[in-house]
Amino acid sequence: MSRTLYDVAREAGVSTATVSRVVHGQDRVSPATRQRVLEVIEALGYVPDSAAQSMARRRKEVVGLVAIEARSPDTEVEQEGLLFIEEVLRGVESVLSPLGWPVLISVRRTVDGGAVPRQSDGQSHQRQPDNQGDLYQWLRRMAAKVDGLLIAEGFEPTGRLAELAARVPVVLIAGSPGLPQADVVAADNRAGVGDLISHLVERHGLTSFWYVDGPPEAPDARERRAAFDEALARYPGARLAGCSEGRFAALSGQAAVREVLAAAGRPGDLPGALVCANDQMAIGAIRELRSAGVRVPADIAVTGFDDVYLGALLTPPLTTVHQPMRRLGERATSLLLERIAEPGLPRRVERLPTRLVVRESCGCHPGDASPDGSR
Amino acid sequence: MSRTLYDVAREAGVSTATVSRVVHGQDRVSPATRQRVLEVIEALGYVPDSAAQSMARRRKEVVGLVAIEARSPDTEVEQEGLLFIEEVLRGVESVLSPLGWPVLISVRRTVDGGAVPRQSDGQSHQRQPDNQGDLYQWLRRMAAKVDGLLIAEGFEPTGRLAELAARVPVVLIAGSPGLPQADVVAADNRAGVGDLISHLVERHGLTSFWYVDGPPEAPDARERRAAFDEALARYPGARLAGCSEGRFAALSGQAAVREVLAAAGRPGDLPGALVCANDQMAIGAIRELRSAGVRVPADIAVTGFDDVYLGALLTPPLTTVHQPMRRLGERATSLLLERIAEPGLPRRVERLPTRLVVRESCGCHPGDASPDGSR
DNA sequence: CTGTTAGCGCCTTCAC
DNA sequence: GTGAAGGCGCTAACAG
Repeated sequence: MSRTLYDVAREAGVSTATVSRVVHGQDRVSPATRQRVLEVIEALGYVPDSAAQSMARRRKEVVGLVAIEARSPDTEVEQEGLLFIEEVLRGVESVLSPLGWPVLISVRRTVDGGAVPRQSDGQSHQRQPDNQGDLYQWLRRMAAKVDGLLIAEGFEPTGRLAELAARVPVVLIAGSPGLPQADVVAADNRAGVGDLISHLVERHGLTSFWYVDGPPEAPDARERRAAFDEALARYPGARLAGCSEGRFAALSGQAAVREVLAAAGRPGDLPGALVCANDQMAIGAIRELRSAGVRVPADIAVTGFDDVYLGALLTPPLTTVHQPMRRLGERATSLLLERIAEPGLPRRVERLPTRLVVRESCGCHPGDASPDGSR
Repeated sequence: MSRTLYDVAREAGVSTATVSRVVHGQDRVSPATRQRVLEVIEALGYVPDSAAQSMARRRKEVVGLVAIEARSPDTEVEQEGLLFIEEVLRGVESVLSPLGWPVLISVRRTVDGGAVPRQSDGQSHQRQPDNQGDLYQWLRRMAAKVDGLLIAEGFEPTGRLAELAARVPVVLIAGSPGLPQADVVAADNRAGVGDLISHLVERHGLTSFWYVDGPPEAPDARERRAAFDEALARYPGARLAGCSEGRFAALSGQAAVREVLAAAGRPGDLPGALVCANDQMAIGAIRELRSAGVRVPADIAVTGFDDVYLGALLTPPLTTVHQPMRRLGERATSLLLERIAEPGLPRRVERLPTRLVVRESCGCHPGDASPDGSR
């Protein structure tokens, strides 16, 4: 079946060392020998076994990308738009592909609203499929297969993560800079949310806000929430009408709207704006509001965060904060490669700028003048 | 740094075999021993090295997904929608993730309009980055890292591919069933195109068609083209006004439109319909037509193939043929797993049904009665 | 139940 | 310029 270095060596009448040299284009081989070996390689269709290579040379030339994603299994908005992780993957791929390094990817999906299932104590029945196992176990197994790990979405900087980061180069994407061992690349959530709130207050005179939060485990969600509170505090007239805890999925947006509607006795009591921690939830919210007969933005403004492509196509088009997801992937990958090459590097944190994208769901009109809501 | 089986064995005062047994949850270990070993494992933070495991047990528990994709690098429609390969990946992931198997993915992007770069003879400078190397070399290297390979888009069944398929389980996604060694999962292109043409002719009385073809290397493109010719032949009044060779990217659609416009002296001479081999090109075409002041569908009908989500959001919404991309990925992965488990399996070819999706770019109106164009 | 012992396929000094 | 030989870390018989 699959040919080995030995087969080639024997066939070419040389030693395995020589074949190895030829395979790696090294110098000290006579042209004649090289030629002969190459012919045999071609004839036999020899391809070095990557596992053996990794083992002998102690590296795998593969980076891993893992993510936890909350999306509803089917019939959902999240099926349709281009989401966070896909965009990040594109960025990752674009820097790896010129090197010929593939990406090992594994995504854990959680059902909207549910938490990641855990085992009380993972050890029995180890033959069970991995999804039954512990989250951290899954991470470790991924880590064991790669030279470095990109971790996106939904991880908090626990001690276990730190432990992992101590063993293998790790870069957190959109994570919070909590670990001393792991680099971080994230969007500037604070500035983004700040710009957004400024816009809503200063431009639209809104004062009553309902916040739709992301899952508490997501550092991104926490940062945005904190930035929101902080921004609100800057405006004495502004107040928090209420808030819902979502899970970054469209369904959460819909659920939040039901809460909002229930909280407001009469339609007139609606908060001025529904500020969602990401676009998916905003999309779900708009959908739900419309089907409840509430007009957006006339009755209530709705905003998102991320700037998923789909948002521009909604009715009304979604006002949101642009996050450079593609670039997050690119930068994270670059940092990871650097760290793989030089593990001793000091920890780095990179904040990528966000940009307020004013469309219509906040109450602006297409023709409005400069949407300058930046500070 | 990273602990080995030996470290654990020594520390626990047992043999490596015992540790291995514990790690794999095997039976013949006394509870006491097991307990002790587990404690040591935990204390040392031991994680088995995957390369060593793959090597010893002769399998990697990873499947690969490779694709060649034609898309323009930036500022393009293809950045925005959820495209073929992303959808396929979701399907793949969804069947692998319960098993805990990750996916190794590598995509070769080609610039729109350009062919895949090749080397006359790949052997010098082996240290060069992979993207300089030969396409087939890239495939082989991917194959060396996985237990089985999913190959999507843009590959024709050459002898070299056959050679590869003989060494490692391969499933072709949306490929043509040309190889005796590789399974194939593909959409029923023939029926899809047939339905579409029937609709255009019977419902809209169109008789003059311009076809925008995909790249000749893509089996999918060839099948659709053949089906198109065949369908046209069924209608005596219908004729081919012209055709363009595209590369499945939006830019190709735009280019095709310029050809069409040039070919038609006056606006009145436009063909009745522009039938595109995929949605991306149709999207590019519609965009270009609009900017040229040609009305779709009033002046010319435009259709696509795939049913990318973005198509529904266009103005006008795109009439197209739905291809179950997600399911293609799922089915392909299932077949691959089966073949990995049992390499001797006979070759299988699966055709997944397509569905005509009638929207407005063909000339139908939202309120139109049953869009039944099926045969 | 537990330990011993060969490899798995390749890389890499170290001699020649 | 080329070869010999010892691992890399783990698994899987085969003995006890």
